[in-house]
Amino acid sequence: MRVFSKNQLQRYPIYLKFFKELQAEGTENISSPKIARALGYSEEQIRKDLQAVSDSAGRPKKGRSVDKLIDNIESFLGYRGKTEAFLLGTGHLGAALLNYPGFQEMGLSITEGFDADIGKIGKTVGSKSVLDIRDLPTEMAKRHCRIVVLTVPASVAQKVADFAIGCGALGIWNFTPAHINVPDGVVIENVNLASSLAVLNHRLNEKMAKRH
Amino acid sequence: MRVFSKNQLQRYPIYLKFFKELQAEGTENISSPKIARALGYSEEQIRKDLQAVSDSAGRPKKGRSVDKLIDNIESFLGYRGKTEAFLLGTGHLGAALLNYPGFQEMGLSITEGFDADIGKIGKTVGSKSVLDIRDLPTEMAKRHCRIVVLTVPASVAQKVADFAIGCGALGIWNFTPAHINVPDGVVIENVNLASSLAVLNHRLNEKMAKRH
DNA sequence: TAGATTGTTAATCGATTAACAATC
DNA sequence: TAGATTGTTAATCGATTAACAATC
Repeated sequence: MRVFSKNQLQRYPIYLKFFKELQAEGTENISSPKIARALGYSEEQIRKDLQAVSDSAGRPKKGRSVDKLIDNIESFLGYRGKTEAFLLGTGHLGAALLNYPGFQEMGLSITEGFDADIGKIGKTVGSKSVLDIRDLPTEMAKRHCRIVVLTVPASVAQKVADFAIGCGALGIWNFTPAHINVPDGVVIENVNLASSLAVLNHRLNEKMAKRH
Repeated sequence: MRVFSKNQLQRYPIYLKFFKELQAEGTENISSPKIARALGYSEEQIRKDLQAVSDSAGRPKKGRSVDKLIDNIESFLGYRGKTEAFLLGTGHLGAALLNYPGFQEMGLSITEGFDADIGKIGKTVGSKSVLDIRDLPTEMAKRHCRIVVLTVPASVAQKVADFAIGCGALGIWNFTPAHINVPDGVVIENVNLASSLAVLNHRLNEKMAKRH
């Protein structure tokens, strides 16, 4: 099977968003040079990316069908299916994610929040109920949930992750700044704000230095 | 000057976090093979990364001084300075970021929120006041603010980004799912949840496929 | 037809990994 | 001393870019 690099995988949702805008405007076909201009990638890269997930060929002079592209990318990304996830840690960030409507159209449905704070358990956040973290084993068994969204304090992140893995979690979407070690067979994806800020800051400082 | 790749830059905050944990435990020296085992990188890569930001050499058999490493990385990442930023869009995610205390120790201080919603203007979120987005030009001029955190709805993201750039913003930390075009001289860093989820989902599906 | 765009194959580029002498 | 670890130089690997014939 073809392997997809992390960078490449990250580009597909960006293509998809752009194609949906085109669709909304009524554009029927789109060529790679045009995509390249709009998104700032090279046209060769775009061709390779789209070929990798397309079930049909592009047409010289016309490009590719926007509808088909959307179809293909949505299927590839799994937006057509429905994956359930639990969110662990209903602090500010956790609550924001529970309130975020965008996950639905990505095929991800965060069905429940979990917390250790007695003051939060039983409440509702973003129309999702907050359960006791101690109920995680039974809830994970009941639902067919493979993914947990980790928004607990960094100090307990590894411990909670281990607990979730023990309950059967196979994918961990880690929003904490903690580095999490996971066993083979478990996938971890980090949304690390410190890392992101490091890139922004450094690029900014480069520009400033160049200016003087 | 040495160039730092995006991947490399993203690793430094992860090193830093690990070294601070070591420091808290009282560990004085750390070697790259040990870091490699803890964080899952190769030891050669770690040596290169640390050499690139260190002002002193490591010592065979001992490794490097944890204190010095923390010093060097914090200086490199700009955690010792103080950068001001404005946050645009005080919805759920924006509010979560205004409430997040971690940015302070990264040298970033989000001093104000801005919104177009009359119901939010004048309120306080995370002890930061929410101002009218129309006051952005005067506020940006008053403060020496180069960075804006973009947490507005995707539908207005490009428009608000353009507006902020017009007010003098040089760095945009984009938390919206929108693709933002910026002119030369402006740096954009995207925190794209859809991209992150795409990676998680795909890696997860790979594992599942391998299992059967 | 002419020419824009495709898909494929080869070249380049850059990052990671391997090898190894130097050294505390 | 012996050996773990360093820093450097070379090899490998993979992704991006370039080149170009095929084609609608």
